[in-house]
Amino acid sequence: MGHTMRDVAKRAGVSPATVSRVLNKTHYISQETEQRVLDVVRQLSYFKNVHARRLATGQSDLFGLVISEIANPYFPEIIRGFQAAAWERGFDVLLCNTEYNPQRTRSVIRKLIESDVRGVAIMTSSLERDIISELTEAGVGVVFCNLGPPMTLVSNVSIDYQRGISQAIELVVELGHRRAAVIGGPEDNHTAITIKHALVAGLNQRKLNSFPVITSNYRVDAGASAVRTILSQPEIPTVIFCGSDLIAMGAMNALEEAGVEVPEDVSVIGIDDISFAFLARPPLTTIRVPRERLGTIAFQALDKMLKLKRRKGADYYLETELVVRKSSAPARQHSLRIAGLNGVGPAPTNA
Amino acid sequence: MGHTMRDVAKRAGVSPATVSRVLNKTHYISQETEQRVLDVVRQLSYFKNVHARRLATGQSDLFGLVISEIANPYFPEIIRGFQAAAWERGFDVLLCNTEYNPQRTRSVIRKLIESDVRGVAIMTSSLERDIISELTEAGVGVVFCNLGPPMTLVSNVSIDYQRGISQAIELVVELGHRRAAVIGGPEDNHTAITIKHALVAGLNQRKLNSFPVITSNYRVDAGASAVRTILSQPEIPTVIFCGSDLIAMGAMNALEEAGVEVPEDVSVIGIDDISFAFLARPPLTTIRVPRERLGTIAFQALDKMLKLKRRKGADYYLETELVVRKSSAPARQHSLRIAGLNGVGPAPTNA
DNA sequence: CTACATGCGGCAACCGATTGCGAAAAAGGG
DNA sequence: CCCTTTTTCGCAATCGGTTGCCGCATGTAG
Repeated sequence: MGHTMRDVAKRAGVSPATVSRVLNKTHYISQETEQRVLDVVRQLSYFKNVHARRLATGQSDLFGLVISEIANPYFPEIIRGFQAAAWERGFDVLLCNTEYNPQRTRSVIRKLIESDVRGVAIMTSSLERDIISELTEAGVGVVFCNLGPPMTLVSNVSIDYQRGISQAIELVVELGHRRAAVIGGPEDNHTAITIKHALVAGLNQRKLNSFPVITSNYRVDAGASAVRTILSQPEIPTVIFCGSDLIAMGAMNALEEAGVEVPEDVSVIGIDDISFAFLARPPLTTIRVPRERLGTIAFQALDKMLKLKRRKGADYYLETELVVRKSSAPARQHSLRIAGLNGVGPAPTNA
Repeated sequence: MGHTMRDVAKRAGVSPATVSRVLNKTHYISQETEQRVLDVVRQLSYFKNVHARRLATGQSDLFGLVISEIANPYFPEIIRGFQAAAWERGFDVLLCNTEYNPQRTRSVIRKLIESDVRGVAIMTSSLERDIISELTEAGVGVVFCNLGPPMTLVSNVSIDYQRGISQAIELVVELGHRRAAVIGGPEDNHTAITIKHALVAGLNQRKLNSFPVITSNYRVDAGASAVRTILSQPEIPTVIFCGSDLIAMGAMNALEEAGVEVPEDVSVIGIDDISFAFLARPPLTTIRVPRERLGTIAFQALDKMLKLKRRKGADYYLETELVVRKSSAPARQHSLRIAGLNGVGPAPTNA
């Protein structure tokens, strides 16, 4: 189909080597020849074959980006940041989703290695340790989010949830809340656990004796069912901290269905600040994590590390901050009677 | 880094050719030899070099998927459908976003060609005609959404908005609405124009004398500003059709801010049924387009077409359907007085 | 026992670009 | 005008698989 470098060379009356050198600017070439080659390239609308290039140089210009699920609104900004940074430097990115499936994660990683990527950013927080070594042994750089310390060929960017969480708790205290509940993310997720710990620690410190933490997954319906569990209990919190905005939105929905008003009856606070958080009704008060920047940093971390002789990984930090919107308000003074709760019925007690 | 096929061959006491044949099952090989080779492959944890493979066979196992913007909730499901279908058949996909920039679109396509993709699905509706030929001339298959008729190497999957729109209009008529407004998508977008035409045609047919169509882009704030324009007019519609769910959500937000209640005062109907439509408050009545299926079909179209001798493209159809939720309700009987509209002030008349 | 089909597997020529080495041409010096 | 230096460019090997063609070995038939 496409023309080859030899075609160009012949038509321009030079050798293939010269064409290569012109295209890569890797050698002294006279102005005149260069122009001639460039003209022919344009005439033939010649594209160089990246696969052949890779084979010859032993370097691909690919990076991998592993996420959980494309439909999860947590990821798009990360992707965008990563991709933008990569493209800017002339690299392409292979996007892979694990669908929360370890099996699939493994095969995805394998595919990435086969593709000879230079590095991969793993933005899912649930993954098994030995996968890393498979990557590093193949010489590809790795960057994680909120995982262990950096080492050779692996960097880490940690999100400091502490700050945002502190701000949120302070806000809640100022608003006079006394009883807080926590709906956390899945237990197999490092980040979710980190957040949960920070949350309960902060809550305890401020004596907001919290209810038992409810664990959920990252789907909206999980937030809803968690809320039903909460409402079925004798005492009801005045504020609910959610492990993600998705959970929070599901929670708000369930709350409304049960006739509980947000924020008048109970405040809801999320984490992430996904793009829909401000479109929620009421607009969601949440802890923003700078996701686009996370993507950018992840790429830069890889790029930088791979340029190093010793390929020593580094650690990067990202701050979070509280974004106050309408889902948080002063605590209700009088105990809440739940209209129509009996209509909803007690939630089934699930383990 | 990784081992080569020759390493495997040597260690297994066979020729590289044999290794290749074992791995590709392309030739009779004795059970015994096959097993021996496979064992060595495992021992060395050998990965075959896809770039070399591509070079030798002249075939990559890549497909391209071009979208506008990863953060736009319209696309994730398409991506998922496409990727799933591709992976199932052992192909990888290169995801590219144009960021609504023609310049960038062009360079993205070029990159795809350079990568030797077998085919690309172009899911953005704004694009210039000559880009297609660039693709087909390079021998890569193309599939569009809602563009021209199929031809050699280019297929098309058209979304039949008609059905969903008819259902929506019927609903609105039954609910007693008389005055409808339309906030359409951007003018440079084929799909947006198609939708707009179908909408006004249907509206006129039912004598829902509609207001002048307002054109917006696909961002939420566009919906909001369009609503302000609508509210600044002497007469106010009882139902607003929006060119996308994003616009609809922006519109609902602006409506609420202006003290207009949805659906009591005005109904709002969107298009797409993005995942957040049902989390909106009120949950959005919208016309669902089967996006995951769109992605799947797009891939299958490519795959099928490329297997054909004549590489003749085909046409595929996808139905839409109305999803009734809470943002639509019976029309208000009495004319609406807008509380605090003066506070909002008349919208600036923009051309 | 010779002749021929069949099963297995090796040889070597690619695929298209890169690059070390060296040569031809142009420029500079004596 | 000859010799050295510099500029400019070509030769050919190489990257790692793939595959057409051929040869050897064993099996089967005449």
